[in-house]
Amino acid sequence: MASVSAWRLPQSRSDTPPHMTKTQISTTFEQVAILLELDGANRFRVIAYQNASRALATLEEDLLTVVQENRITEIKGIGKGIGGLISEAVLHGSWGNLDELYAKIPPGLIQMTGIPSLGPKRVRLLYEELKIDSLEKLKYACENNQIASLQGFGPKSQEKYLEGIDLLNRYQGRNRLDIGLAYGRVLEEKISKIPNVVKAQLAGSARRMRETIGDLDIVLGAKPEYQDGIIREIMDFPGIAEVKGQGTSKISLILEAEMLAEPIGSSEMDIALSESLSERSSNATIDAQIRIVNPETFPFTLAYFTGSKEHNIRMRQLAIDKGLRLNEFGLFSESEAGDKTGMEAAKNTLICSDESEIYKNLGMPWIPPELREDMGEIEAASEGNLPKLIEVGDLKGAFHNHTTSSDGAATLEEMANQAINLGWEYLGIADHSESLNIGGRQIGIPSNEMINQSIEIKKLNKYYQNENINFKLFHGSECDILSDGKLDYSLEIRNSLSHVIGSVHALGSWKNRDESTNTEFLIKAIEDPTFTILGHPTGRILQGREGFP
DNA sequence: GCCGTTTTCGGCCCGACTGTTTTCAGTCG
Ligand SMILES: Nc1nc2c(ncn2[C@H]2C[C@H](O)[C@@H](COP(=O)(O)OP(=O)(O)OP(=O)(O)O)O2)c(=O)[nH]1
Ligand SMILES: [Mg+2]
Ligand SMILES: [Zn+2]
Repeated sequence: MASVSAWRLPQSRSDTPPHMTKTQISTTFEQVAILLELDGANRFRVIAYQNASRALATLEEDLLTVVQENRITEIKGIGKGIGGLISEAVLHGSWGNLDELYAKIPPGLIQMTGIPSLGPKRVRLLYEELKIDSLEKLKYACENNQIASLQGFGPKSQEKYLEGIDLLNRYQGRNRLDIGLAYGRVLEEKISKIPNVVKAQLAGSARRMRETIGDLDIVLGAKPEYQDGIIREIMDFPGIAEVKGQGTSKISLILEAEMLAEPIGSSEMDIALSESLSERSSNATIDAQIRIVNPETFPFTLAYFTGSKEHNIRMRQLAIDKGLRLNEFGLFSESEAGDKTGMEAAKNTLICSDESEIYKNLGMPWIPPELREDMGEIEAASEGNLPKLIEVGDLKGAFHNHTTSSDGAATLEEMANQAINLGWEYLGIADHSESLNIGGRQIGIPSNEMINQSIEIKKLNKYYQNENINFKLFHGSECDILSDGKLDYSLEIRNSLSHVIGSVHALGSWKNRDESTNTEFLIKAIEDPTFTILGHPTGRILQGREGFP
């Protein structure tokens, strides 16, 4: 759920246009969509703001230029109304009537929609009828039996909200990809092992390899006669914190993360990953959706459950344009299906034995899950212009690696050996530089110790050469970009290195400057002749901290 | 609120599960 602390309209930080950035306007429209929903607005109007938010986020052109040249409504999904808002925000830094909407909806209502099965319609009712505008007030009302008697509510919903508030407090947010994947693979394997399961596969954002994973989505293929039994076996799993829903083809669970914390098989787990897993509260939960279908429809359901939602919508629209219809059961003729829906409609589906045949029937090659975000991949695939993605096997080495000389977990030699084991041809060492300290504790390598690392690397390189090992270490540094855009270390040291990765670490002054000032300082660093690579350019730490403007 | 080459009105992806429900809205995926 979006953080409520930043729930306000952005203010201009500049005297001249552009007064707002693409990101600021995009984020605002996302919030407006949520507020409109709580305000009971037409749902397609809500979607219009979501679409506009996406359109801005994916716009490559300079927004001010587009506005000044009166081309804003040429962007698909942006018309007169929203286009007017964008122009006003960019040119004047103001937001039309949106401030009224923000004033009208208490932020507590947004938090309330975080409770499972409590959505905008009912939150609005609770607010209008009982003046409930916070989780605390909702809890009090539930405990005092004030909800059940309300028109549109009942004893079950009141009960659910109370449980939901507890679950919300335990909810630790989305999982970073590595953690989510580890959990997901354990669940996938547990389900695969149930007798008569033909196939179980992790789908959703985990299969698309997104940076963070909201929940675990699993497609399960099994013959109809076994499905009930399989569902019962899953419901008997230990560690189910809550059953959000259980039907004949879909179950929604909240799982104790502990249930999935066991590493898979005997393969040794990444040290950092196992640390991350144990760092998470033992109290943590993770949601799981399991979709159960007949083995023949597996490819369609896998494609559907892999998403993204936006990609699915485009795929379905594309099918309609071709006189077909697509759902999670098949791809079939619109006219033949008529009024039928769901599995009935898909009775005479085109036979597709895997995902690539679905895409083929829609005039495209198979699209890798990593690209399925409606970010241009449908157009690229239709025109035969899909990029060839870089695979793990394509990697020959990496330049940004730390060792125990700064804050790494492994020594230089351990790092090198592991790289050789991976079949890499080189490894660039780039430990933190001198000025990096955390609360006074020295992290980076002091200037006078850089020579030691240099000697050790030369020694190892000589050894690889003598032993005819096709591997080389490069001695670099992850050099701090200081607040004035200068690079850490003396010019002499930097000149002696094979590569200098410039990174901003002490965010302090960067946070309080605007985008263009920060960019100027970054450019200054980049223009230094010793500079090679810009490290983590946004300063963001996933689920840790925001980046700088 | 946006969109359109059968369009300026009437669609906008489509389905599972629940219980607020007795024929369907809300929520979620
Ligand atoms: N056609 C269609 N498919 C949807 C819709 N919502 C979700 N899906 C499909 C695509 C999603 O990737 C998949 C799983 O839903 P999730 O809500 O878990 O989304 P996803 O896993 O992509 O992201 P997450 O990290 O879990 O937030 O279900 C929808 O509104 N329409
Ligand atoms: Mg998901
Ligand atoms: Zn760094």
